[in-house]
Amino acid sequence: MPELAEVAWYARQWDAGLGQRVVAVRVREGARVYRGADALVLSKSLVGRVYEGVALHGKQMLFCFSGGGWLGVHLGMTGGLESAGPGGGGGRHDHLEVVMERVVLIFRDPRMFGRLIWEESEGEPGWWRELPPGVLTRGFRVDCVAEVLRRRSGTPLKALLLEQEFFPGIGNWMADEILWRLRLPPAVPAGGVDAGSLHREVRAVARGAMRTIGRDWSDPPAGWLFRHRWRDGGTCPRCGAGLVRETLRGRTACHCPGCQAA
DNA sequence: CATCATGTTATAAT
DNA sequence: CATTATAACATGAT
Repeated sequence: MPELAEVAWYARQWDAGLGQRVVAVRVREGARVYRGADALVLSKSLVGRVYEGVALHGKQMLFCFSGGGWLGVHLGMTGGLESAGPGGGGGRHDHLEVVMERVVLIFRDPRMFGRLIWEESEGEPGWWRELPPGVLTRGFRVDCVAEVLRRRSGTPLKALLLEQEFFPGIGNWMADEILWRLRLPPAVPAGGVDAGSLHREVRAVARGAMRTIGRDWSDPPAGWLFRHRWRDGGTCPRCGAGLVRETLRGRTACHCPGCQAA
């Protein structure tokens, strides 16, 4: 389920290994998550390094190890991170297990849409530095949002919100939540949307998710669409109308036909 | 057994 | 070239 806040929560799970040295590494060679990295090189190179910290950017994570070792992690659709006591890991879908001095850091991903990147360099990897401004940073500005809405005026707003190039970290449920707060249907053309409102709601939803899911995996505040959108039969927490689920651009979109009229 | 899934990307079609 | 649709990826949940 990893969107921005879920990613943040997962990253914190590896805090258990902060300051510890890598004793051994187990990798599932050939797993699809290694399509962007050499599993053997990673396993050999990581040993002996100290886990120093993690940086987050949208759905991307960058774990920093001593001596200029950078582990990039994307959780895809079903990826997750956890820490376990010594002897932990070994699960069917545990593709990377980093054995630290006192804990084992685990990356698991049943569907393997996630990916790992390993790079050794003095500074942060180039791909990391080229990421667009995060939606909760000062670089995410109203005029940039306005520019995107203008350039992509014909694109359905829902589809635009899912583009990581413009709204990094926003995923399917957050996009639906933002549209619901704006009282706009998913298919509304981006061109007619007010940039200021969109900018505000994107940040409000991201911040709210970080304060709940990102903090302790608790549900977002009562009254959010989040709690009602997952299955058929849900009702709008604002007006009580039955929620509609339909496919837009290959993804499920859930909206309230009452509040979010065309 | 059939359908669907909180993501991304390659390819085909328009 | 720009945009959109579709399939693919691999597995688990319903």
